[in-house]
Amino acid sequence: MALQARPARPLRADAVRNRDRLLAAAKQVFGERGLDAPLEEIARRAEVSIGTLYNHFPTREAFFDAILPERLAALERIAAAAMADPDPWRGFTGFLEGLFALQAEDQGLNDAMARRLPLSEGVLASCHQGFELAGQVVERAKESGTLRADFEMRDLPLLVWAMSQVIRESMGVAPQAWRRCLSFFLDGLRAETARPLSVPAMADEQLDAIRLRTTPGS
Amino acid sequence: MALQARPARPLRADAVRNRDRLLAAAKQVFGERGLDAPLEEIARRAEVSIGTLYNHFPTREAFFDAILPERLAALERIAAAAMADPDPWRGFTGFLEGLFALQAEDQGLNDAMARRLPLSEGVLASCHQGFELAGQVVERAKESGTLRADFEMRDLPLLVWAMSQVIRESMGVAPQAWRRCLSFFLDGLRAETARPLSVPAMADEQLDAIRLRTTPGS
DNA sequence: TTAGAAGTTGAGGGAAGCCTCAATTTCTTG
DNA sequence: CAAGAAATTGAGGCTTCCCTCAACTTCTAA
Repeated sequence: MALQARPARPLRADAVRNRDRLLAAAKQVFGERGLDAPLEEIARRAEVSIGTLYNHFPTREAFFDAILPERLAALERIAAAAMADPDPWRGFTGFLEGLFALQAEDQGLNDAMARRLPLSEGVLASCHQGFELAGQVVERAKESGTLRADFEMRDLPLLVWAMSQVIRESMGVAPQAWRRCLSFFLDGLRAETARPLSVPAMADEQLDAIRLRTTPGS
Repeated sequence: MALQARPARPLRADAVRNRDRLLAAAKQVFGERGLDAPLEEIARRAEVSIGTLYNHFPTREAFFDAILPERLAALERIAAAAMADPDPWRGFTGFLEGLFALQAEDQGLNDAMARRLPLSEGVLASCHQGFELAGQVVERAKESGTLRADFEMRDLPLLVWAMSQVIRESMGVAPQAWRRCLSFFLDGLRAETARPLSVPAMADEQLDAIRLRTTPGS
C-alpha cells in the first residue's frame, strides 16, 4: 500500500480538469460502444485534442486500468449480497442476475467480463477478486442441494460468454430478453433436473489459454 | 426456375479456374476467420490479384450469396433428420446439436447464424427456409410434453446468440466445451423442470429490428 | 495465325484508426 | 508580472483494409 507513484509535483489545474473530462468521456463511450471504441471519439467528447488524450492515457489499457477496477468492485458487492441471502439458491440466482444486469448496463464491462480484449494485470486482478466470493456462493448453493452438483466454478465463463452475446444483441431492442434466456439456463442448473453431463468442465489451463489469447474471437 | 442470368457467352477457361479458386479460398478463409475476414487474404490464398477478386465478386455479399445458401441447406437436412427420429425430445435435442455443430465447424456460418453482419435477401431466405422445418421439430416436442410449453420459436435466436459466443471463444482450446453448455441449457428446456418465466418471448418486430440493424453489435 | 474480346494486374487513392512531436499556449511560482 | 515549466494542439505519418482503373496479358474463334 502507498505504492502509488508519488507525483513529485501535483498536476496543473487544467491538466486535472482535462483528465477528469477524459475519464468521464471514456466511461460514456466505452459504456455505449464497448472497449474497442475509437479513442478519437473519447477525445472529441471530452473536448480535448487527441494529443492530450495520449498525454494522460498513453494506451487504451491505461483507460481500462482507470475505469474498470472500480466497476468490477460491484461484483464483490453483488456476491456479498448473495451470501447474505438466507436462501442459497436465491443467493446464487441473485448473483447471476446482478452480474448480468451489470453487463447489460455497460457494454464495456460486458466486453471486459467476456474477455473480448486483452486486459492488463490490474484489471484481471480486479476481475479475479470479484469472482473470489462468487466461489462461495456457488459452493453454498451446491451444498444446499439446490444447485446441481456437477456445476463447477469453471463453468461460469461459459455462462458469461453466452449471456454477453445475448445481451449485446438484444439490449437495444429488447432490454429484458436476456432475463428470459437466463431463466432457461437457471432451470437447467437445478439439482433436481440435472441429467448427467457428457463433457467435463474446462481445465484451468484451457481457461488460461483462452484468456491469454491475444487475438480475440477466433 | 431457370431464372439464372444466362451468360451470353460462357466464361473463358482461365476465368472459370480463377472463380473456382476464389470460391475455395473464400470458404476456407471465412470458415477460419469469420465473415469479416479481409478480402485481400482470400485473393492471396487463391493466388489471384485483388482486381480479379473484385471482377468476379464485386462485393463481400456476392461471396456470401455464393457460399452460404449451400451451407445453410444443411439446416434443412438436420431438421428433417430430427423429424425422422421417433422420439420428439431426442429429435429436438438432436436438431440443436446439429445446428451448433455446424456453427462450430465454420466460423463464417457462426457469424451468419448469429447475424453478426448484414446479409443479403438471398442468404436470409436460405436461413429462413432452414428454420422452417425447425418449427415443426419444436412444435412436436412441445406437443409430446417433453419440451416446456412456454418455449417459443422466437426463443431460438437467444440460444443461437448464446451458443455462438461460447463456440467462438472456446473452439480453439476446448472444442467440446459448447456441448457442456448446451447440456445445461437443454436441462432447462424440459417441461418437467420448467418454472414460470417472468419475461415474454421477443415480439417478431423486435427480432426484425435486431436483424435489420445495420450496425452489428451495439 | 492473329485480331479483338475477355480477363488480369497491381499501383494507388480513400477512409478509419493509431500514435507522435515540434510548435504553441497556459499555468504557476518567485 | 515575467520566466520557465507544464500542458495542449493538430497536422501528419503509419497501418490496414477497401475499392478502382488504365495498362497489360491471355484466350478464343474465324
